[in-house]
Amino acid sequence: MTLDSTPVEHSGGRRRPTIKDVAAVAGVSRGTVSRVLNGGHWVSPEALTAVQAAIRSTGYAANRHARSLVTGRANSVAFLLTEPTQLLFEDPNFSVLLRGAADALAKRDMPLLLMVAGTAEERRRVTDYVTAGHVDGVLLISSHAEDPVVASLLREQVPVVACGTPLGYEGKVGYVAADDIAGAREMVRHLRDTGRRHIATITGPLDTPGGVQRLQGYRDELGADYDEGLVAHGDYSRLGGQRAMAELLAARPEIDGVFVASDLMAAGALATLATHDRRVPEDVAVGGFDDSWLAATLVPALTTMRQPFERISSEMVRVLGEVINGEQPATVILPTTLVRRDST
Amino acid sequence: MTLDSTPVEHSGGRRRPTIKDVAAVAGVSRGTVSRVLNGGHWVSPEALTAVQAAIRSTGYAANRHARSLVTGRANSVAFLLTEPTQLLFEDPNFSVLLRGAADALAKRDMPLLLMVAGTAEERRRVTDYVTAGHVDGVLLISSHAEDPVVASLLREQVPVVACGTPLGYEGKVGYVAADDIAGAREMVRHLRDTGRRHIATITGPLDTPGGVQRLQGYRDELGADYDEGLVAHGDYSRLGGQRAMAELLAARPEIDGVFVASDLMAAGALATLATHDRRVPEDVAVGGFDDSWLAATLVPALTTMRQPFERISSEMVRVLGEVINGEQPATVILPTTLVRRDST
DNA sequence: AGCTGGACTGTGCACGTTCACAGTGGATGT
DNA sequence: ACATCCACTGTGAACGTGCACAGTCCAGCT
Repeated sequence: MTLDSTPVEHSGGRRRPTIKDVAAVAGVSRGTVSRVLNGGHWVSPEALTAVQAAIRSTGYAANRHARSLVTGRANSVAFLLTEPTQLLFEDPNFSVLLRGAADALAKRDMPLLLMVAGTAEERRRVTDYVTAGHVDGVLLISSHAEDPVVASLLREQVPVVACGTPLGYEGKVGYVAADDIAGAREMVRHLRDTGRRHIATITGPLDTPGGVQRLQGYRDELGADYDEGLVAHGDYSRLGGQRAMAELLAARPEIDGVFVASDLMAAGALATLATHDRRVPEDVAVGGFDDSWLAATLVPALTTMRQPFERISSEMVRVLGEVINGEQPATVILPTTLVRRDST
Repeated sequence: MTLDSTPVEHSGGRRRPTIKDVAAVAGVSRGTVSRVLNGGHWVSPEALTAVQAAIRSTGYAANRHARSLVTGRANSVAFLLTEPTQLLFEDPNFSVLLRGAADALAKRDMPLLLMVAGTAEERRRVTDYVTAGHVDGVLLISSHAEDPVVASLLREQVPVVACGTPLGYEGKVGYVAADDIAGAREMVRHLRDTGRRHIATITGPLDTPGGVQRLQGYRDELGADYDEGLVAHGDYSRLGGQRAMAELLAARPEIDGVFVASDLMAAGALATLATHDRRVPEDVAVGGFDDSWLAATLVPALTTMRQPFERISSEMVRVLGEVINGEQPATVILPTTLVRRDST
């Protein structure tokens, strides 16, 4: 309730307490306070409690800028999106991944910086920012092959962990991914187990890991039965799934099962099947991939391969932490699980 | 594997160029370089070009930590989510808002820090971080009334701009919102114009601005025809819309129009209408609110009130900038527009 | 008693920047 | 001729930390 004419000071009006203030209150030196802050080793029990009390009474919070200046570490991480904007909006997986990463980082007391590098201008800005050392590392959401952003980051030796196999940079960059091949195989096996004989697939774009690897799993599982005519290509959008399904039905009306490489495309496929009066699952069984929240709300509810997105994001954060500490980038492949609902 | 004796140098191995290096190359002093960096006033043309050339040749990028340390400004902004996690996943609007905010901030060369304050633990962490001055301001996505986070931020005099009327804090906090009341009125008027006589509504939660204000618009427009029995309440989820529509149909089978306070709930309402064999729009006209990407993909495509999300986010950033500069928080109300599709 | 080493504490410097201030030199006014 | 002003430039002092180093105290050993 103080009404003074002094200039607007954010956050309480008074100067923020520094390590020096804490030291004065606790009756010790700055060095001791600093030691308490960073682990508390080589500090006497009395000094420790005195400092802790002083921190509470002063409401001290370390100035991260000063700390970063001297340590050379930003203590923050970028979440970098190099996808065209459309996908971020439509694809529910991004939100889940983002949320999971923010959570995992919060536990390490690190903020997450969201950066988007769609246009050339944005790419320049982002690489400038990142290579200037303002973040310690990058969580990369970039599925398209030969991404130029990856090249720049690699050149500048910025710690990077990708989500999904980084096509064109395998072995150069650590990544965390679901087991696309095994997952696709399991879904195809499941469709076969329900008696389907003419199983088609709608793939993702073939310059994305999910596109090539889920197709490979489909192919591997069918073996000699693989038939190129049963393969249609989508772009991970609902509309793309719709179109691909229409193509398949036109070319091969005998189809009685479809493995669709994403739930969103599966939603489109279901719409097409409905307008073509094919009952699901009676006439055609449909299997998706992702298990996004979408899957359960579709009619009929979609059978799909669950990707463990929460684990993916937390593993990405863990691996990135290792890379930042100078360890070799690891590769983590996580298992998918079949979630059976009403569409098969 | 803690820090070892050979510290790993990211980004090229060599020391990053400082303002001093630039000064040396340009043959001027640090002060002059600094002046060039901050606007270039009181700098001779020759010095200016020399410094610019030196910046390019050295690949200099200012160290934001050092700058923040001395200026006391973080040059970054938090995007704070206080909603339960479920909504972030389902509601496509969040992604759009987030993306828009990141874009608008990028133009000011400011990174966006994503923070989530769902649990008490997260709330504590976030308020600590923010009040420690590590961001200059907060873009607040918090629709529920009496949000405790808002109280803490206000107490600490942190610059805040909310999205939507901050119930319980009107007048204390600046905000940007779509004109919910006028939008609701227009939709109801539109339903009436198409000849509907028994127009129901499905509201959002009544502790959110969209919940109360869209209901108020509905009520205002109907005037004497307002009938409490035609009001059902949802929670902005698809399932909630589904349930509310079922209630309405059971209680008032004569309903021939519904104004649903969000597209996601409208999706649920459409599902219920389909299972009850009511044709849309022949038997019942359905109007939504938001115009998220969902609206166009529903069957039938949804008539809805478009919220200008891109403008909302960019206005939020603009107003927050003003508040940070010490100006009084402004209130911005943006118009909505009717997007007519197939459901009316 | 003197030496050694371990546990703890304090001090000064460095990090890279901005800002206030003190110059500098030339043009202009008296 | 001298003061004044203007346009520009350089310098030193912060900002708040962490870290290396030096110093103190005390116990245990020779």
